[in-house]
Amino acid sequence: MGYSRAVRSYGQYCSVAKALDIIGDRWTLLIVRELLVQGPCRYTDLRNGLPGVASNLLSSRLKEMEASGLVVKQNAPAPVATTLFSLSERGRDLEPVLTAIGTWGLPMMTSPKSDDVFRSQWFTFVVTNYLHDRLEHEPALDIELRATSDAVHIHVEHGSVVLCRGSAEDPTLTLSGEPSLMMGLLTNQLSLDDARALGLDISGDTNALKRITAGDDEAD
Amino acid sequence: MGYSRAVRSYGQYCSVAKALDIIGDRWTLLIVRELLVQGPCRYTDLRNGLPGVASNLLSSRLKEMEASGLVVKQNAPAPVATTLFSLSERGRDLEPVLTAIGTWGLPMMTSPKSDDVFRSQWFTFVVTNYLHDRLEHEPALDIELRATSDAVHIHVEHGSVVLCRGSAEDPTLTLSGEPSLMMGLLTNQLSLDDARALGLDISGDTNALKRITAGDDEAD
DNA sequence: CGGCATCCTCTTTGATACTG
DNA sequence: CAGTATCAAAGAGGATGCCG
Repeated sequence: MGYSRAVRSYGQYCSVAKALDIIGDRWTLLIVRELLVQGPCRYTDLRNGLPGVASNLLSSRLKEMEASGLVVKQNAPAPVATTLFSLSERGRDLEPVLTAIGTWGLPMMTSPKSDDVFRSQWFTFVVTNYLHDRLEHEPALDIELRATSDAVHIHVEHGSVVLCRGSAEDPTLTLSGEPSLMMGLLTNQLSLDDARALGLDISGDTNALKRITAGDDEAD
Repeated sequence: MGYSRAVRSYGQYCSVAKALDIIGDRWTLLIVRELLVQGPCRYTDLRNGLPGVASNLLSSRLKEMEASGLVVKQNAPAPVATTLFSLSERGRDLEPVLTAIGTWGLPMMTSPKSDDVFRSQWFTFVVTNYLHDRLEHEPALDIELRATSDAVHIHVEHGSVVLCRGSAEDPTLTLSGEPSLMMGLLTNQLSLDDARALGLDISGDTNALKRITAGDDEAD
C-alpha cells in the first residue's frame, strides 16, 4: 500500500546541502532536464527521454518531486485525457543549475563516441547556451540535424537561435551523422574539415554555422 | 585488497548526464564545497566540515574524486607529515555549479531553525556571493559572527568582502546567536529589529551591515 | 591522533514482469 | 498509456578495529 519515504537529508544548515536534499537524488535533475527541454510531458515521453531509468523509479521520483514542489501533475481535461507532468516555477528556477552543470560537463562530450544513447532534444542545451545569431539582420534560416531517427532543426531568426522538433521545410544546411561530431562543430571544438573527415555528412551552405557559433574573432 | 567500483553511469550522451556521472554521487558536491571554503584540508578537517558523513564513505569518495580528477592528494613533505586534500583546477571549476545550487537553496534557509548542524565556514557562500562593499573608499572594518564556538569575521576593505576564520581584532560590529538569524540579516530577509526580537545579539555599529548588504535603494 | 579498512544492517537502485 | 509489483544487487550509514 501507500508509504512514504523518510526524506533523507544531510541535516546541514547550508543552502547547498538544503538544495541537494531536494535535487540530489539520482535521476531527479535529469527529469528536470527533460521537462525543461521538452516542456509538459506525458509519463511515456519522460521515460523515452530518460533512457535507462527504471519505470518504478521514475514513478516514485515524480511523486517526490511533486511533493517537494518541483513538478506539477495535471490531469489533462477532455481532449488528451492523460496526465501531464510539468515544472513548477520553483522547478524552472533550476535552469541556471542545469546550465552550470551542463557547462562543466561539456569537456566530457568530446570523446570519440561511447555507446551512450542520445536523444535529439538534448541539443537544446548547446543551442540555447552556446549559440547566438551574429547576423541579426540577415534572413532567417534553418539547420537540420539528423543524428537519430528524430530529426530536429536549429531555427535562426532576428537574433534568436532555438531548437525545434522535426525536419526543417527548406534547410540552409543539413548535418547527418554522429551526434558527437555535430556537438564538436557547434561548440567550435571541431573544424568543418575534421568533422567531414570523421564521417559527418554536411550538405548546404556552411556559412550558416559561422553565423551562430562563436568565431575565433570573438573580441567582445 | 584493492578493488575498483564499476563507475555507475547514466549512459547518456548529454553534458548534464556526463557531469552527474562524476559529481552526482551523494556527498561528492559537499566535499567540493568544503574544499572550496576551507582550501586544502586534512582528512579530519573534511570530516569535521561534513557532519553526518560516514568515515568509510568519505574515504572512498575521496579516492573516486582523485581518480576522476577533481581532487589532488598531497603527501605533505617534512613538517606537517600528513596528507592534504585539495581541489584540482577541474575541481575548482565547479564553483559556478555550487553557486547556482546554493542560490537555488537560499529560500530554504529561512525556516526558523531545525536541528540541522552548522559550521561557521559555511557563511562563506553568502559572503562571497551576496555581499559587496558599497563604500570602497571608507576605512576597512570587520564584522564578527559568533554562531558556533568557532567565531569568524567578515573583513571589508577596498571593495572586497571576505570571510576569515577566528575573531576580529577590533570588530566594528558583533553578532551572536542563531546562524539563521545572521543569514536572514545578511541576505536582507530580516530587518535588524526583527533579528533582535528573535534573539540575535547585536552590538556595535550597525551601519557596517548597510555597507555590505544589498539595500532597498539598489537601482543598478 | 590521522587515515583509513572491515563488518554489518538497512535503504535505494536496477531489471523485468505484470496490471487497470 | 500509466503506472505497480517483485526481487536481486549495489550503495549508504554506523560501529569498530587496525596500523604507522
